[in-house]
Amino acid sequence: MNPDALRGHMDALLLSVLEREPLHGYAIIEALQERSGGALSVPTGTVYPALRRLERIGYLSSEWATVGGRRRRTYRLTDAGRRQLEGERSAWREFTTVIGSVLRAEARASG
Amino acid sequence: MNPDALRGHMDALLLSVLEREPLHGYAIIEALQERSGGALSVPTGTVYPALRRLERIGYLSSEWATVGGRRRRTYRLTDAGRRQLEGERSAWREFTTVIGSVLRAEARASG
DNA sequence: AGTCTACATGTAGGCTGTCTATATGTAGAT
DNA sequence: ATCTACATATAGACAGCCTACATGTAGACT
Repeated sequence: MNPDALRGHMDALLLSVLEREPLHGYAIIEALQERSGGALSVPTGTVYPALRRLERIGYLSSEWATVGGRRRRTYRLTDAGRRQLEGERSAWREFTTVIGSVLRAEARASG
Repeated sequence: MNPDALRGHMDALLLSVLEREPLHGYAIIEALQERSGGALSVPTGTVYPALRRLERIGYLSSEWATVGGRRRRTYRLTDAGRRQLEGERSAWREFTTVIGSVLRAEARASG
């Protein structure tokens, strides 16, 4: 998966993965991998800064916990984050429609 | 359309628009707008450098023409460009499948 | 003559988000 | 001791899309 392709879609992925339940960074990375059938291996250097950014702009909140002697920062969707996720989903649909319409133009135009 | 979302997909758009016939930069911008139903307004500062980049790596070739007193640089797909376009199309399908599977995970999981 | 719009190409520099590489530390298995 | 898995974090590189600007022709309108 070309890293550049992820640009601008990372937020949607992270918010989506947090929709059902709060998760900490490491678990988010695993969840992304699972849900994508192994196709998404997002490095920690991408995820942790992105989570902090999303918290800073108010889509996520976080709190520390210690489980099995290890420190975790658990992120949770805020109300604004939930609304943003809806926006991200419709933006995604529009995006795929628009790009798809250009990429498939040739297949349609046969004359 | 969020500019960042286009990242890494610009090449596919440009190659796709040139599949049927050679076009010059300005016409490419118009073609993108038409085919996307008006949703894609790609600025010249994006398109012209991108076309040069694609020519540099061998996916496009170009030649100058003068039409109605105006200079045009007409771009055409090379064989490598045509192969690349096929690759871009399958990468696009994989991309939408992967991201879509993550974004739609919640809708599926109802229990 | 001057102004406006459409046509047409191009570059410099900014912005920003993703990545690589590195650092730090716990826990448990060998 | 060493390895792997778990867990978080930052610095700096990289790259591509964008804004803003520069340049020029053609034709319409005033």
